[in-house]
Amino acid sequence: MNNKKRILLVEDDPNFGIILRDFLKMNEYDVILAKNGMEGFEKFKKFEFNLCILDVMMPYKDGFTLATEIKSVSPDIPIIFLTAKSMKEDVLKGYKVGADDYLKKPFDSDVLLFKIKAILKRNKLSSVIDSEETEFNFSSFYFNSKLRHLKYKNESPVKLSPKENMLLKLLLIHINDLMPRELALTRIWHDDNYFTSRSMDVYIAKLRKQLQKDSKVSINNIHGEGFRLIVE
Amino acid sequence: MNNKKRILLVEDDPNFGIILRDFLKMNEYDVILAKNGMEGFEKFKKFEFNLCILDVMMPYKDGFTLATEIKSVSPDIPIIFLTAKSMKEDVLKGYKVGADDYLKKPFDSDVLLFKIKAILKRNKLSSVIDSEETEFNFSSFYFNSKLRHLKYKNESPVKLSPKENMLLKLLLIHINDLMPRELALTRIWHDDNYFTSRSMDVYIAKLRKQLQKDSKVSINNIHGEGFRLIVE
DNA sequence: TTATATTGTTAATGTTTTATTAAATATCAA
DNA sequence: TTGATATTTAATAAAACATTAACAATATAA
Repeated sequence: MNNKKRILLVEDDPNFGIILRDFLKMNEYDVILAKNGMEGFEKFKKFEFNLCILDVMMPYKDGFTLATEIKSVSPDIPIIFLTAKSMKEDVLKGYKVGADDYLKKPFDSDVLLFKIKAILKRNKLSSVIDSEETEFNFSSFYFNSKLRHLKYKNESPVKLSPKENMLLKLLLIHINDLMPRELALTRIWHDDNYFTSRSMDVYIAKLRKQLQKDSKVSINNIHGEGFRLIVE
Repeated sequence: MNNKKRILLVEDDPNFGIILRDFLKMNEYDVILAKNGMEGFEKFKKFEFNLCILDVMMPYKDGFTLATEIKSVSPDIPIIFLTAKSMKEDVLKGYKVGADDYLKKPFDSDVLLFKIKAILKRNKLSSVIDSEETEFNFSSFYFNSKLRHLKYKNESPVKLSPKENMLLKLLLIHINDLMPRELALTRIWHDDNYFTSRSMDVYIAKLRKQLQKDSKVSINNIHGEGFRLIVE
């Protein structure tokens, strides 16, 4: 599974933040570092993350406030707090806003790695039973995004690759409406540059090839904006 | 309806053990106290528990050894370790034997309560996919996971090894649906790395060899996701 | 209109994941 | 202990996937 797990790290001490970010990157995580609560929340909304590591003590917006905001958007995202003082109040407050764990600074980096692994593992498993829209019917197609199957009428289902699958799902979520290019790039490719954009175009072509079985279905480009999956 | 959660508490210091037991009882938990590893394991096998709280440092049998035994019987039961020293080795060892959390003595009792609550809440989810189902009929096969027998039509049953058996059972629980690779790795191998993953592939091959007797049955791979036992 | 940026499509290239068999270890009961 | 059984590791091949390159077509702005 090549999909690196994505971590949002919010830490106001730049020295420590960069060290920690690089350490996590060395351990095969994709890390986005934000240097305060404001920036942290912006980045959280822009990209998709599997885990947040938040410093508790930060100017303007502390880690708990940020956690509350984050949980209001994504209630199930796991959060680890970094706390300088291990005061009881802090720990309890952390659990109250939905912390999955907390770590007292200074902490051992291997312990952090284990905690991250344990938490991500748990989350992956519980997501198995999470109900998420996974089946779609449109025109003469039946699409199952969990099995990555696209079925046309009575033909045997065509297997979609993970990227094809995610892209089709995003298009379907926005059916007959604009699916912004940037949305797919940040959600699926977690990056937005010339090459990922070209890659996306390749996948659009692949999907078109599948969908042309049904003349009522098409993917239109909206120049400079994105794509639109049209179903008559 | 008595739906109190049941906790196994293993603590060799009788004073502390009794205090802690009573504190937990006051907070609406059913607690069984054992005063050493031996007794702890006996009681664990005898009753059913939702959570174990184990002292690490105990004579004869330490908490880690006990945890390993317990996990070999019930791989999914959550465990909290109580450790006097918060040494790195201890913490890491704890996570390796599958700890859900650890607490450094002396600890704040409210923090313990929060941890218990958080862990039980998590586990409620994953228990949904547990199954006591022991007999399965699919296509022309009869499978008994308790006896580890797989029978095709009137042929005499084939004996399955423990791993083959668990893997087939997991596949059957998810029949015609995705059985995530990671699910099998964490539930059967309790670890998720390159080698356990290769090992799992070997077992998939073994099961395929058995199941190919029936052309209506097959195990399909969903690249990067897992496997699917398909029965027409 | 013409230059520029964006999109469409196919093919090649490189990487990761899976399949399968065999050999090496480990485990367990006699 | 040994011998049978079970599991892991190794080795290699095949497959699935993603990215990049190359070139064509199209849209937009100046």
